[in-house]
Amino acid sequence: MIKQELERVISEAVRRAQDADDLPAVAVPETTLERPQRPEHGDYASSLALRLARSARMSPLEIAGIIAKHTEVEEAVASVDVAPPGFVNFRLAPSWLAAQVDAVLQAGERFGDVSLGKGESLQVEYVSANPVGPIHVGNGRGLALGDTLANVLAAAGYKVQREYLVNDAGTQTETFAGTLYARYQQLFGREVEIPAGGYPGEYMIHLAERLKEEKGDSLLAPPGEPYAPELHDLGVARMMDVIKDDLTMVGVHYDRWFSERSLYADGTYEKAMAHLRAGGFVTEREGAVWLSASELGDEKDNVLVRSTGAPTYFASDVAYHYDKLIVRGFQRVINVWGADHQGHVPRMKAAVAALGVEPERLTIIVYQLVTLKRGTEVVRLSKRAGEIVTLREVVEEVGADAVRFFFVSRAADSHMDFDLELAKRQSAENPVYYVQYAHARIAGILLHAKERISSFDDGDVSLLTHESELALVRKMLQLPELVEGVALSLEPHQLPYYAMDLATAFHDFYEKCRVVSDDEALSKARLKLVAAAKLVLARALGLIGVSAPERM
RNA sequence: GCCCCCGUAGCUCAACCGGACAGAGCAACUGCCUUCUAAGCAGUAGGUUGCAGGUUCGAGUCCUGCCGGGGGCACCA
Repeated sequence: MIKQELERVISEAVRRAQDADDLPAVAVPETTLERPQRPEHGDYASSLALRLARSARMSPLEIAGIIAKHTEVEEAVASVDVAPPGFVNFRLAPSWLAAQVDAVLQAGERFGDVSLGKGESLQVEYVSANPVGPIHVGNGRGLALGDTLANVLAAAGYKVQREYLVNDAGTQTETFAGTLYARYQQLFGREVEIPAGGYPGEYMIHLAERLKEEKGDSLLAPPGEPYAPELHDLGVARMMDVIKDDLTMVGVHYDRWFSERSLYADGTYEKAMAHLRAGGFVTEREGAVWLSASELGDEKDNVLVRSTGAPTYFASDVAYHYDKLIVRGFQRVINVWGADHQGHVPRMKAAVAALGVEPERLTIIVYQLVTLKRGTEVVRLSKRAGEIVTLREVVEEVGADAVRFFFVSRAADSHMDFDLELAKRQSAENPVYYVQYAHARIAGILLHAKERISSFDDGDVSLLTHESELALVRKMLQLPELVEGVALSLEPHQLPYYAMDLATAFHDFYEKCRVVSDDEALSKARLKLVAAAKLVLARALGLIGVSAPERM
């Protein structure tokens, strides 16, 4: 990447300046380049001089001049300028930019990949909604963030595994099964109510009907007796079928569906507990087993095993992370959680420390909950109250692409509103179509060109000198930087903004430059340019999990 | 009461370790289709970045307090 090369160049310039005694030998902060907001400030800018001013006891502008003087420019750079209050601005050479079109075409669909991860194994776990109801709109955010993150990390050179934890062992699935059984019995004319705290949603009736179709009355226990384990398991399995369909609909595919129950079946849970005990972090009092957290950075102890002998959800999660980090040995694990689990974070961190795992290996991304609105009215999501707005119904209304683009466009920390009315009304105005349209337009051009020009492989990209052409190239070249940036910051919301910028650069070019014209040489060069732009657009969209249509 | 997150244009949101004149989309207004897709382009308007202090050469960004909103403080998950 040119950015990294320039960062190196500037570091060397500072070093040379210090060797030459032009600059005092003060500590130099790591040099990082910025992207100036204004084009007249060049392609990259360094504010290093501003940072050095204090310790060097010199004016920033003077330092900037010295850095610029000692900078050995390479061919890619057209100019190095000093600007007040003390920036050093780099401008890329038009000829070099034009030549990058061939480089992009050569990289093809892999353009944008970087080698940051060096093949390190990494796991991203996201959504993991309890199998007690369909995926709802709120889950859409976690899904978009997690899936995009996984895509980007893979592009950044990590060996990524996507995982969904199926909570098939908790009390919630028991309540779920209790509800399901009530609905099931109702289908056979028994007058039973769904249990208190159960799930009144209509989908439970459909699920019960499905069981009836599949199993007839064979799941019926004598009146008054509890449901058979088979009903619980079958119900959870069918619910997971629904969830998997929901996720498939928005293009999310997991490498593994991890059963919480398996932790108990295969002894992982016992091993994890033994591991904790060996570390001396477990105490027993009041008949319960606690993870003592005071020395691990958490505020208070947490119960692992209830006095009834039943493990808590926390114990499951400890065992789960023991499996991830120690048994399976992922070098890094990233969990994407909703803010309603935010209080669980310090506990989990403490547990990981108790397991003897370096804390940096676990990253928990907490995203703020989505406020659903219908116009100005706030819609409360509650599976218990029966009001759930499913992801499916929203996707059927506005489309998977718009949903994913929308959800991934917001920083995880920001609270966001999702207006169902607005989503429907504006689905045609969604920015995602703006980006897709650019891609489809290019496809149209390439189709048009096919009838006139047999091949543009021999196009000479040095003919690309128009400001709009170069602006488009500049934007394309940002993708690898962005992939690296997102892989480091774990903030995928940058991607949609980039995709829009790239589309803008293309649309601007399209207005100003005719691609297929009487000038065959220029036509071929521009065909190369748009073919490259198409690749980059498709890649950017692909990372977000959005389709890149050939026509619209 | 304590902890986490947020407050930026009419609406939804960006703003790269604190850096140059705070930017997009939508909505509004004015123009542009006999020419590769007008789901597009050009332009106009829109801001005391919740409030008050502080740190700094420089604050939307860091610190303190206050106001407002969301979430969390179980032997639930």
